[in-house]
Amino acid sequence: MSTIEQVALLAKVSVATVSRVVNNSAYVSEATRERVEQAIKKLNYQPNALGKLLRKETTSMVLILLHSVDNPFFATIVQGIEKVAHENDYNVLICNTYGDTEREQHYLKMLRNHLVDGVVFISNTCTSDEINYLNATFPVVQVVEYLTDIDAAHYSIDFYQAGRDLMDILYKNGHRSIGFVHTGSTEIVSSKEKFRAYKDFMKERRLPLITNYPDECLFGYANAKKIAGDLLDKHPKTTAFFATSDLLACGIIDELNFRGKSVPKDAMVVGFDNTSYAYVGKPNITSVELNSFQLGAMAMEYLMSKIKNKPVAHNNKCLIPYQIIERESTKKDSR
Amino acid sequence: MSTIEQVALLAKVSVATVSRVVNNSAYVSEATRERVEQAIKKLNYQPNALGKLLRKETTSMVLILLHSVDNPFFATIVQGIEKVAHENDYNVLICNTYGDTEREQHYLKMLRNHLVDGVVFISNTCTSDEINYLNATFPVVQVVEYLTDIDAAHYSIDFYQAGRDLMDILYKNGHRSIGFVHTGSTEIVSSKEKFRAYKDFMKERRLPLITNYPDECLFGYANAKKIAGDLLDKHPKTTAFFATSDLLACGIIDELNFRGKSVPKDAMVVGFDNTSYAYVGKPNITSVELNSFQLGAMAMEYLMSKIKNKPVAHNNKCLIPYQIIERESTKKDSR
DNA sequence: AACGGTAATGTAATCGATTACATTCTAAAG
DNA sequence: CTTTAGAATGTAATCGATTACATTACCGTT
Repeated sequence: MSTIEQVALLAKVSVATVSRVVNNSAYVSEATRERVEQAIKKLNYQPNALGKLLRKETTSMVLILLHSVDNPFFATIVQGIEKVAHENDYNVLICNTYGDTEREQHYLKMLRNHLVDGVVFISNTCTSDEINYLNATFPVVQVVEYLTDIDAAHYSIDFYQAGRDLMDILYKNGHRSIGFVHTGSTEIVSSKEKFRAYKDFMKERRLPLITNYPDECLFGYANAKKIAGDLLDKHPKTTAFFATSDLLACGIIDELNFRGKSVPKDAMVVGFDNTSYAYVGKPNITSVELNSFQLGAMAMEYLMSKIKNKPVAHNNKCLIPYQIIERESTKKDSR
Repeated sequence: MSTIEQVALLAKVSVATVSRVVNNSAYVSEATRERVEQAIKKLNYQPNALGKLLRKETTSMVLILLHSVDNPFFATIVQGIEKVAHENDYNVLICNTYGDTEREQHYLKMLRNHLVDGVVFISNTCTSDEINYLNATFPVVQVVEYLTDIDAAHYSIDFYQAGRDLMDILYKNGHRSIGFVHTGSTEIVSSKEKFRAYKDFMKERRLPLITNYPDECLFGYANAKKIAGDLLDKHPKTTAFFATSDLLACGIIDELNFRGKSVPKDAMVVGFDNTSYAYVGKPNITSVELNSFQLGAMAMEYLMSKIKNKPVAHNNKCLIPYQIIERESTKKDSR
């Protein structure tokens, strides 16, 4: 790899002139420019970003921290973030933390080290204090998942109300034995709020809770089936399920089918996030559309304002409207 | 943000000593160490990685370039890559290129600029010459998708043979009117090889080709249904479909159901990649398991060897075994 | 010829670390 | 009381860029 010095040497000019040619930043005579460009081509010179970044104080890159990209729901948020980033000539780096604090800290070091200009948390394992500290020093924003009791901005939806809306659908369809099924972390705001919605709804109607939450929250599709099976063993008369994701809903339907029950005739199921699983699953699954592209875009807009020290356009603790998408899994007359 | 100089000043030592404390790299007396650590704590000092990286020539980070994380199939490859990376104290940055050359070039600049130590291509838009050049200068590896006529290493499977195996299943089940459905890029080796397998298989048996490939390769689920619909309009007697992905297979099954045909009774369908769609879809879909976790791990092992200048353990143009997973969508006696 | 203005280029400080080399200090050995 | 090894610390060069400031070259005015 050649350096600016080698180029300067070959072109018989100073490094300053080479820099001027590369960055088009000041007067350079046509003849010199030509000579420098020749030298650059000959040496196949690529400016080393480290030198540049060390001098400048900006990188035109932001980090996206999330649990893992294997959830297709996250992909849409990322796309929203990327759209706004690209409009601002920024690029994004996506990092899987797998909910591992140590790994998250490693990536956050990139922020503290000025290797990136800001961070979007789609999920995090930080303490409130830590995010508060980061937020005081660096551009930081949370999207979809967020910590409530902190200064950092967030863009999300009202998971509690969305949860109640789903419960309403099941209830209005006559269901009284409604189960709540969740896998994965119980520490995230979405799962807490969904459960609070379920719990409140059932308690207000003096109905018994039927759930694995939060005692046994394994991960993945196979475990979803197992949990649904366990609940059905304990509460065989359960006729409706609130699953906290579409994939879980698919697992529950599978288990119901396995036990000879058909959806929505014998039991109804709702999911969450309106991912492709919601319409790939048979029957299609009633779900909640979060407008995650828009959420990602709004969060990134906020972050860009912070980075560029401009006033922030919208409220920085923002819950935007969601849509309930009713599908076959809660339609009485279907099939 | 405080610098090493401020710490040195506060602790009344030289920057060299601070650096020694931080990196534990040479003799430092207990008393001094204490004093420096106090100063670090008081100033909340975080070493600026740029300074360090500029001096050192390694970053302990690699880039993963792929089309977009919205394909859950990629997530497993990434996990394999990450496993080996973490074992070597490396971290990975995932970058969506959306098949956009310009964006890809931007990220590759990070490689040329020494912001990362190497690159894993899961898909690329580079020319052969470009990859050859990169490969000559930097640690580079391709996984799953690859360019054939170049020096760079790749880890993948024999898509051609896998395609023929799938065709065999459909053929042995008595199907003669077999359609081939693809959406997305036609420029990638997997789609080329799958199609070649289909074409050869059909031609050897003097059967007519029924396909949209490569004339009209739109993206996504909705388009899959449309394409399947078009093929069925033109060739109503088509009784089997080779879909190049599981999600496509789901779309085709949907369209078949819409037209009153049931799978596998009236028509059979096979997918590819053995993603969660393959078992979420109803009926479950026969697919090809690529062992993508292992592929990712092997590719990253190769990359680590290159980065550390160690001899490479396995052949660097490697096609590993795959598995055909037969499910309901090709089972004659099912339902 | 002297002057001034501007275009063109160069010099050297700077960013924040690491580290080769130099220097000082300490304590044990002779 | 030297001598000396090696522990402890400091000085300054270095990585590869950018850029403030200095300098030179050139040209047109008066």
